[in-house]
Amino acid sequence: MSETADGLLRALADPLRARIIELLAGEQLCTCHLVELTGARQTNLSNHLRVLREAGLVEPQPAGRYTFYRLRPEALTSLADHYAALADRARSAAQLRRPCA
Amino acid sequence: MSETADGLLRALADPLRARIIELLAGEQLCTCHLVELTGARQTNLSNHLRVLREAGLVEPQPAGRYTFYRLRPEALTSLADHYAALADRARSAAQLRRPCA
DNA sequence: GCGTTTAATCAGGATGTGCTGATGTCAGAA
DNA sequence: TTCTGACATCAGCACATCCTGATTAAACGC
Repeated sequence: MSETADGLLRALADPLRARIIELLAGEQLCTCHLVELTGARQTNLSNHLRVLREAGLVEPQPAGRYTFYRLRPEALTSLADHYAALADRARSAAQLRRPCA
Repeated sequence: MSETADGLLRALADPLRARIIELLAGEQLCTCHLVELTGARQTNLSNHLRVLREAGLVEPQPAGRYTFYRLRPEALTSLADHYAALADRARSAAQLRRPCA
């Protein structure tokens, strides 16, 4: 798998981070919004946002003393494309079976 | 996120399991093939295959004393669809920003 | 200036996950 | 039946990940 897709997967494979992504898919939100929407502590959220940031899934948008986060749809699209292509490949090769020695 | 997509993600978010999925996208393979293709121990592979099985990503196909595994493309497709839809939603709502109190 | 608020970073403890060797089970060959 | 090979399961250890409280930095209002 492409190492970028691997990073995206790791970042998304956490319940709280997945929830953050879903929330950000509807609108841009600042950390204080996410605190009240998820019920998680500010420190915890900040850690998860860093993971999402480093994976390229979200982008911070500083606004005064607030920091809004926006979702990067390209990241999700590349992930979707990758697995759609893999599924196609699997469908073509469904019957193939390597013989056992 | 749908809890099924969450399970798929967790299962895929491991380097060795991702590699197994890629290999199985090309052809059906038995455990002994996967052992030599990945270099992992049989015990280790069996554990990972169980995770993939429980997530609905692969399906065992017993053949005598061998066990072939086949990839279930529907699982990958549902994942791809989920994130493609989320990306679309994010693109539509890209400008929205919830005001801070 | 000073105090408050937002949010990032750090160090710790708890929990989860992956890898291992040993063991159990089942199918086929001798 | 007995033996061998393929595969699953189990218990233990090592490591990674998540959550937390405390601290720090920066932006705003007074």
